[in-house]
Amino acid sequence: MTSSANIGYNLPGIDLKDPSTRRTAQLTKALGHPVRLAILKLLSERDTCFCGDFTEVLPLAQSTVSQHLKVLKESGLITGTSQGVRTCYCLDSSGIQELNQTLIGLAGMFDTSNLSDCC
Amino acid sequence: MTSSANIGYNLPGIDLKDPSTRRTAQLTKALGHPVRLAILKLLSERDTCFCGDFTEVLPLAQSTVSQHLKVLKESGLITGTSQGVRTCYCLDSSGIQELNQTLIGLAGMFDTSNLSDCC
DNA sequence: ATTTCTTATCGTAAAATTACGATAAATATA
DNA sequence: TATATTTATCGTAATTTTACGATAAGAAAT
Repeated sequence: MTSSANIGYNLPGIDLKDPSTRRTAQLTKALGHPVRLAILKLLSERDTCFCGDFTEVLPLAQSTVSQHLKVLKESGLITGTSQGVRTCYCLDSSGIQELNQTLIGLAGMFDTSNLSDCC
Repeated sequence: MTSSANIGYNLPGIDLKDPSTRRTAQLTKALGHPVRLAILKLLSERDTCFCGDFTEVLPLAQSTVSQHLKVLKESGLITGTSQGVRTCYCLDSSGIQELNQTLIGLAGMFDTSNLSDCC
């Protein structure tokens, strides 16, 4: 009911520069590729970091995987920590929490109960 | 057979060709732009279709808005129905339901309780 | 029939994404 | 020290996305 409940677009005029909107777009965009979804799923299925070789799991060049990892890192969803000659990748708990809240918020935004399908 | 020979498409939980993974990527990718989030937000805030002029609400050219609407339509999230000289846009209830389930599923995928932040 | 209004599509350009191989940097090991 | 291993980064090419103006298609009004 408060203005914080609906994330900021009230007619007339929509603020495309709203940081929370841009952040939501960044997070969902990061999810918007099968390879990145696969990486996140792999990490989520483990109870510890993944310090193995992603190229043994994904049919892509090492540099390509590294680019996708970079996208996920820059969006705050994973961390990469050097462990000797390897790098261990984990889900970033704070970023994942933010993502979860964002996803729940988006799901709640579309209240199917009042979808009238009027047209 | 080496581990890399059978890798890529049929490891447990990771199948880049999996239609549901591709669908999830398509849906989240559709959300991954501030303008499209704004359009969806605008539609979700109404209990009826929007038959007005999007260019009065969005600081973009008409053709650009039309392109974003096309992306949302092709992803199954909205419908556009001709009403005389205008087109009325609604959330697509089945697509939105699918989206909501997908978002909830993604949020549930990342169980924060076992994020150990080990690295 | 003609004009007006709305919106999709076309054509185009700039920017971003995706993918790869090659290379460099960092670390472990011989 | 020298060598091997791992991963980020560079350079590049192909594709996609994003945005705009111009135009076409369709419907309503004159």
